[in-house]
Amino acid sequence: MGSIERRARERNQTRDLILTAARDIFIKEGCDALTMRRVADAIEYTPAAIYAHFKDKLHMMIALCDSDFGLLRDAMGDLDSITDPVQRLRVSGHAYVDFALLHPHHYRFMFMTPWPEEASIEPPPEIKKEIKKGNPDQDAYAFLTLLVRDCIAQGRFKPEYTDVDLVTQTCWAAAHGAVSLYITHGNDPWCNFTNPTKVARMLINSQLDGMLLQPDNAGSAYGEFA
Amino acid sequence: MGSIERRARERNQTRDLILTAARDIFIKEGCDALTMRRVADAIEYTPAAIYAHFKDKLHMMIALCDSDFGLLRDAMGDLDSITDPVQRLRVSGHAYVDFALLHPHHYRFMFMTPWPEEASIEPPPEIKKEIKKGNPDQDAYAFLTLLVRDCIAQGRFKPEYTDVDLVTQTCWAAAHGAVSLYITHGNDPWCNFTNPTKVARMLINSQLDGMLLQPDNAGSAYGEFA
DNA sequence: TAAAATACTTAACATTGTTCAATGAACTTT
DNA sequence: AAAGTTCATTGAACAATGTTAAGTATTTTA
Repeated sequence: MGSIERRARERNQTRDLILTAARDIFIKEGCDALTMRRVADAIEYTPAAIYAHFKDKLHMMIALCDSDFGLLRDAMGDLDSITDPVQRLRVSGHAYVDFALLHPHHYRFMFMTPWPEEASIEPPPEIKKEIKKGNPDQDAYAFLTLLVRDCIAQGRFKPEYTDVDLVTQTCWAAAHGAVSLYITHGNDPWCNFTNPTKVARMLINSQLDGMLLQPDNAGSAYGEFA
Repeated sequence: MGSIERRARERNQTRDLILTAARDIFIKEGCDALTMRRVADAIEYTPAAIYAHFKDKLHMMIALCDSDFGLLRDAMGDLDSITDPVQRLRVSGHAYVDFALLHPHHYRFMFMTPWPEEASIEPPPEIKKEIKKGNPDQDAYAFLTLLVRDCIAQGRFKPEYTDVDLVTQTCWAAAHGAVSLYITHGNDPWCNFTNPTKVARMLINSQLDGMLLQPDNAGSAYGEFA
């Protein structure tokens, strides 16, 4: 009677096998190198076998990044020790950037590639509890919204910057801009894009300073330009 | 003897024919819809015929965007009337954003897609003079550098913001961030990304304000939040 | 008029994602 | 224990992609 559970366990094992092989290729060689046949070869299966575990190549990749993006939440999670909401916003931006630069392929796929409408993530029920609720990017957006809301609620921003959605998107765009620019153009010879972290921190800090009602000098205090 | 010239002219005519058909598909349906066979069908040629005019699909697309991106330079060109360097920088950023949002597919291909190393643009000599010198993105970068250099030279920025390359990349990242975020996530249901222009102007203005030694209130004066 | 160059076509090849009938092993039922 | 069922996996194909090599007219040159 317990055999049905064992079957499910085995099923998840090969599912993870697929995912691990795919992740390996993805991280080492990027999105283009990740083909169904290469994944199948790596685990000594047939390409068609993958379709018993994932509807699509797209959904395979979503499952891949989805599990890895728990790390983004973790990276942005230990902000509770920071009481000042502006500083929380600042540091969360920096954490976001650090994460993106650490996992450029993931970031490209998750935040720089358009997905079809139907690509909502619905993991198989067996492992549903392992996965954070909702899309990671959606969650990140909601999380950022809370931070921004706090800053506005405490009257830290100039009156031009009191639309929560607008400010949230602006903050996100700041972090995203530096990161994505580096990911696509970091190796172009004509712009010496030496230090993306520096650029990102500079952008986040200057933008935040520009929104503040009264400057707090926290950007330089935290030594982001080191 | 003049026939050689006529041949060259005819050759360029079909080259333009290809480019026009490709542009049509590209603008209307985006990058994925642009296949060699569809272009060939549109002009009632065979797919292979295109390879007599372009080395590659990639180079066909580069030729396409390259000619269209003269418009970006034009859009950023009439800034000479603005004497204040900070205001020039601000307005050029806005112009950049407007252009990108007007040609999202072009922008995606030019600034959000990584190209292989060898993809330097070398147009056929016949029409070389028609084309602006250098890569358009490279040119835009150089142009932006000049604007930033002016601001720094006139002592308008805080001491943290005096590295020309760094500040240039930061400014570029600000404009790019808002634009690219909207292009990939503008239609995602979970973030109500209603007005990308507003977000972009907000980001550019706040970031610029944050860098300024003394605020000039020009952002709101120009009515960017309307 | 013969030779050469040019523009294009025909027909294929390799690589991609994807599907579907068949297989065979493990499990359930009788 | 035998028969039936489920299910993970395979084998073989299909369609669409970019690309290429050989062939075919047509036009230009000698």
